[in-house]
Amino acid sequence: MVSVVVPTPAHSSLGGTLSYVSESPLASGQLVRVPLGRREVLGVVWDAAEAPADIQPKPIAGVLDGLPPLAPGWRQLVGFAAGYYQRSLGEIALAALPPQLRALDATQLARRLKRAPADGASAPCAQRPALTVEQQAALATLEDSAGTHLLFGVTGSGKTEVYLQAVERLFAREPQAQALVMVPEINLTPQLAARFTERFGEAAVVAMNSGMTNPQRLKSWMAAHMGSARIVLGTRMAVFASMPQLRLIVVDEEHDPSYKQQEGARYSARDLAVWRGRNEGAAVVLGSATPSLESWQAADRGRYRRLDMPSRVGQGALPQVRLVDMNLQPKRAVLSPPLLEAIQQRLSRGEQSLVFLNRRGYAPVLACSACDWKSECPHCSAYRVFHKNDRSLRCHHCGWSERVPRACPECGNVDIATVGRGTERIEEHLAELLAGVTRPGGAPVRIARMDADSTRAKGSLERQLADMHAGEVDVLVGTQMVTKGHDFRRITLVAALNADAALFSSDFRAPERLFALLMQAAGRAGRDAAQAGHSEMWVQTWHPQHPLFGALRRHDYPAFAAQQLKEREQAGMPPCGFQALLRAEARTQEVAQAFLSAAAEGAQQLPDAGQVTIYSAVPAGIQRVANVERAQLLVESGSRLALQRFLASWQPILQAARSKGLIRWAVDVDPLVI
DNA sequence: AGCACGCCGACT
DNA sequence: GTCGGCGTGCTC
Repeated sequence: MVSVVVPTPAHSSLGGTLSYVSESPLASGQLVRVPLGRREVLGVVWDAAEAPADIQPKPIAGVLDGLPPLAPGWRQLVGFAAGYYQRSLGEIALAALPPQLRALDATQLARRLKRAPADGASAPCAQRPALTVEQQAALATLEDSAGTHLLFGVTGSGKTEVYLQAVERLFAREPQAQALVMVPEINLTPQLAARFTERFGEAAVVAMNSGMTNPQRLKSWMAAHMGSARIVLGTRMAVFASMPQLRLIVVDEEHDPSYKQQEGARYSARDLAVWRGRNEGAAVVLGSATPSLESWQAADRGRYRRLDMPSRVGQGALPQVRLVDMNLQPKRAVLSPPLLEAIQQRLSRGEQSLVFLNRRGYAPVLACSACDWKSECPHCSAYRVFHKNDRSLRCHHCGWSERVPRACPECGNVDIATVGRGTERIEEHLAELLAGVTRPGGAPVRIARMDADSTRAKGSLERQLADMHAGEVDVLVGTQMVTKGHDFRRITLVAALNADAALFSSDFRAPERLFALLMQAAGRAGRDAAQAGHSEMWVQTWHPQHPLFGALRRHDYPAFAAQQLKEREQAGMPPCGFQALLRAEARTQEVAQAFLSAAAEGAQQLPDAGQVTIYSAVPAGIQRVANVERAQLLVESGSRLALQRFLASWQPILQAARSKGLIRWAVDVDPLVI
């Protein structure tokens, strides 16, 4: 008799393992096929177990015996993640396996195994750049200390080279070792993969991200599982990769919110990476120029070791930060005269500028001047965004799209106008302002836009990046997409247009995100040492005296973090307190809130209720999406352990509180968006 | 989650 | 008369 983990949903009564009969003894971690209801599913043998008295166990249907069992470390990671994030074992375990493994029969598997590539250990010897003193120091510390490290390095300080050489030194010490390297976004994988394959060879590196096809995912997974892939490079899902010889985990841009899964099992891949590293004795490197306050505090308290790299490689200085006080600019100016002047200066020198603004589309709202009609989405509590290039009104939450009406749908007034501006409109506006300006050679100035809309078509992101690198673009307008990772050599000016919203947001993490975003954007400028001296980061703001900008101007993340941590401590907010959010979706707001209230009511009798604060049910930030009403309830505690115990004991009450009209509910542990 | 069973409206 | 809508219930 064995207990098997099967793909059961989070909140059914089958949260744990199921018992099956097996003729031959099976090792923990073996992959098996088992009957479940009327279908046959893939499962993972967990341990030897007795079946409950009232159950007649069925026999195992098949064993994928060509595959080595999943290692104890992997099973422990899955077990921890399921417990910590309040999900079923099966959901986590099966989501961590490639989907095609389910479809594979014995002969196909055998063929795959035979075809498995040879060991990719022999690396081609690419030349390595000379290391800075700071890089050498970081590598030396990494080499002789295990545990978690926070690599605090400004953009351009050469963090990637540290990752590469840390892996190299590891492989030199341990010929069988494997390394896991994570990046926040799929867009950033190709360029990092290029650097790793150049250094370690094609066969040594595999990718893992959601953009891959099922056969590709299976191939990568197998290579990592069999140990032939020495390096796994991927997005958050890669934290669950089966890597029997894992010795080093790198989490690049560890502060990035993308590491937190925002649907289904809401895990933080960064936090799981730290747990996994500790559990399996692998060193962990968290890299960032603006670490999360969680990691910064952990380093302050000595739980992580901090490795500082404050200088840019070469002579490159960080760009000078210029604040434009919008109170002193002409009324309704979108691009202030001094900023426009600065951009024109770049143009005359043949340098590139980058203008960023976190709003795609032409204008966020369309409104009638005669009545109070606005372009609300019929299915969401949000405005539809006006996209000029295809004359559509599109909801960015549910996707609902319509042609722009000629006249106001309410009163027939033809005078309907855009309110606010997005990237499309800024691009158009810049084109007007710079219409008479030419490049040094006399050719007209070229303005381009890069956002989720302009890069939707396959290959267009790559094409746009290539144009940018080739110097064909003079001014690039984009969303935060343009601020991440790209190494544009000829940018000497970066401008942020709408920074202010985050300063007074009700989201206590908004300043942290804004600071990281602006620092990251600033890092795009002056990457070429020859031009770094006159590179600038421009911020247009109505609140130039805000302390956040003071710290930004000095590039002083530590001061900013200290100030933020003080505020968090006073308010008992993370990382000085712990949170979980119970989210509910229902046909009506009343049903969603009634579920949450019943859950809160039932929680009062739990033993740990005294150690947590349970708030009232409130509508979610965006109350309605695609005609589904959303509500949430916050739970806080000063103790992570107490919160964990509370959440675990809350589950049966949550199951029982389900009611008619409730579509789904989920617990979000350590939520990023409240 | 699947996949069944089960009971009420518009179609070949 | 059936096809199919999704409500409810079960899976070792």
